[in-house]
Amino acid sequence: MANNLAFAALADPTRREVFERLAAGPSAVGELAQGLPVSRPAVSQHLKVLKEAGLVTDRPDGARRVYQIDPQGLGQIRAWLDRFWDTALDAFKAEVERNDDEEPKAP
Amino acid sequence: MANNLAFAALADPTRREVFERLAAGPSAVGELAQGLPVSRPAVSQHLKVLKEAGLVTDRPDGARRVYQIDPQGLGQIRAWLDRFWDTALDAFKAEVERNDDEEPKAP
DNA sequence: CTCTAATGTTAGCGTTGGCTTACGGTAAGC
DNA sequence: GCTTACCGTAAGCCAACGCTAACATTAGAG
Repeated sequence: MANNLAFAALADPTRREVFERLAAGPSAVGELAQGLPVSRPAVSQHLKVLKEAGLVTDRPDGARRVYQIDPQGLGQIRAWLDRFWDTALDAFKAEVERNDDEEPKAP
Repeated sequence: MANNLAFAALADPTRREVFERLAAGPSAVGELAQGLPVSRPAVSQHLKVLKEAGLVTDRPDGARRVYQIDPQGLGQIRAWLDRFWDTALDAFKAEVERNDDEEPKAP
């Protein structure tokens, strides 16, 4: 459902980099852009996407604007992944066992 | 690192749909394309991307070609997520507590 | 009130990405 | 050998994306 936005947001390397830096602690736009190879408006746009995906939250701090991690978005991806981890692994193991039965070390 | 490919692969909705169908069990290209709103070559290209991302494996079966889930790719994403889950959540909680200290229900 | 710093927003450009159509290749059946 | 079924690949089209540059906006210092 909405995890669509979260996955799409985390697909871009630059955006993941921004997200990883925010994971270390809250930060403003200028601070983030200073350590990245892209311009400040680019970081602002990335933050907008991350915000719409429920991955970050923003809060005004004077003339600045501080962004920080929002666990909600990560939770959605984690839920999707956990729901799959079992079924996918079961199907995988079942297939491996099925092949072991069909090819039981024929001499 | 390589989880870049996995995230990019899972970003596309159609590709996630293909992946989810494969999670239910192995399948061939034609079978997958039959239940999807895109053509068969499109599914083939999606499977190529999923394969390069370490999310699926293919195995020839006569004239057909059967694809199935490869837990490796999911494991990479899961590892990335788990590594973040703690730090991100810690930073988030620390910030929440810090705000609680600064705004302790001032009358 | 003016000036400055920090940010969001828009327009435009170049690139990437997904899709279809058409083609080439391989495995089984007649 | 010929035909049929199934699949991968190449070429091309069009929408979406990421980026920069320029402008608009707001908050605080003087």
